[in-house]
Amino acid sequence: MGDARKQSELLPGTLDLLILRALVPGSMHGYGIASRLKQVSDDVLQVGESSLYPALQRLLLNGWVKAEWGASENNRRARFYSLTAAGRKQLASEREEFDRMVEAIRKVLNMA
Amino acid sequence: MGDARKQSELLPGTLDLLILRALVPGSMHGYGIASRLKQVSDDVLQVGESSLYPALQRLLLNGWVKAEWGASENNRRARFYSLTAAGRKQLASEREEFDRMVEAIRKVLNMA
DNA sequence: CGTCTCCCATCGTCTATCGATGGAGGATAT
DNA sequence: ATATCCTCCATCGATAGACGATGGGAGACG
Repeated sequence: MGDARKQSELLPGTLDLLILRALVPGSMHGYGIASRLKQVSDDVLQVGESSLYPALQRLLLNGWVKAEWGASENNRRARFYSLTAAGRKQLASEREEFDRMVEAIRKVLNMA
Repeated sequence: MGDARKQSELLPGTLDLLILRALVPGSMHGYGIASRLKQVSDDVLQVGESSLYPALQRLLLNGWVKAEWGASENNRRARFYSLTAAGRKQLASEREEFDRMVEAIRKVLNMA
């Protein structure tokens, strides 16, 4: 009873931003990206694989990340994604836009 | 060319929150809500009528706002929306969830 | 060998935002 | 008085993004 409906583990529209940001320190495979986001956000951001991989395809298509096959730490086959120059630009742009939006929403939430 | 694509004037998933918050000071008609959001946010949040009215229907259906016909300041026919008790609860809940999300995203954006 | 975990990926559904469009009615000006 | 503008309501169709369910291959480990 009274369970707060949790329909989304994510703020829609921010997934690309999060993934791009996660790749800044270096290339990672998909599973690792999801784990990292969950860890850094203290379990708040839980990106399902069915959200993650479509997003990665999107990013690839737009030329914001590139991918190459390699072996994971545990010697398993994995696809490593990394930022392109365009990806870094996009990241900066999306970050600005996000800040702009959050700031605007804050103004509304705090208005008289 | 190279025009920064602006696909959304809003952070998806935050419109209900914004509308509910706008109604806290008192009842308003739809057009007024949109104007107020735009004004308070310094023109950042531009809610189109085709986003606004479906959202209001949603809120009505969920019992978070109620509506009654009246006359606007300029003596025009208008529908005034106002918060219900459930709406106030929902507002508090959505606000918490929003803060939680933004905080989590911040952690990611600022990580090593 | 059987099972677990890692890691990839797709399909179908659902929900939400948005562009386009339409209309009623008071206000304003010519 | 009538044309036109602005306010305010509302719906429809397209598009996009997140999610649940599902499936599979390939090391690791008992």
